[in-house]
Amino acid sequence: MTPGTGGIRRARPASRRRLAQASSILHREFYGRPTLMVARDLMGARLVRISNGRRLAGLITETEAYIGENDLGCHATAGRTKRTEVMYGPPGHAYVYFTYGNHWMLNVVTEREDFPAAVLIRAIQPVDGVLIIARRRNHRDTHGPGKLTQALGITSLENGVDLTNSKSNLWIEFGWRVADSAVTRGPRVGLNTVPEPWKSKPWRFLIEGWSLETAD
DNA sequence: AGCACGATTAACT
DNA sequence: GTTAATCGTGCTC
Repeated sequence: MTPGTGGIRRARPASRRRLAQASSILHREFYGRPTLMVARDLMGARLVRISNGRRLAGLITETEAYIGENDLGCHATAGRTKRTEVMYGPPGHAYVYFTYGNHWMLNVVTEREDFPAAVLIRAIQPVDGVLIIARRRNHRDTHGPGKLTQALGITSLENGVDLTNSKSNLWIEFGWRVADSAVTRGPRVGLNTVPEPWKSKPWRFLIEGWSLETAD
């Protein structure tokens, strides 16, 4: 902006520090635990995305656990491939994959290195940048794994990024503590051709009162 | 090199 | 309730 033009002053980009409440970013130790525990504890956590210098965030309201090569619903049942490689890496990284020819899915890698497991983030409730999110979603909701990635602008570019610091423009912070009485469990969604017992494992978690339109 | 399918969504009837 | 959209991945040939 040249002086004296009387133009509109563009807001100074917010500092990284302001965008990230640094102390509240979930550490690698949070992710390096049993996957079901991580999936449960992500209820109410804040998923944060920096997009064009703007902070977008939503409270996580629904997750699913995918645990190891023996879990026939988990991509890692195919073994260590180019696609599943991230799941074999250290916890706290993003595993992003594409499905149905249209949609990106965001997972967080859990457990110890070399044990392939992850938690699929299935729904968020927007809390920061809600106008931007609403516009990206054409004013439709963000309850659905493909919907929230669209809302936050998450694609294969985010596959493998470290979620435990603010450098990647994608991370998760402590959010609301959700009581056990408010957490519902059920079978995972969309595993139509997956055999039992994996198909019916109650490894889906959701906050009661949210995402109910997709509850079983 | 070709093929079947999918951790889904939106727009239909 | 039904279905098209749309393409990366892993498997088969």
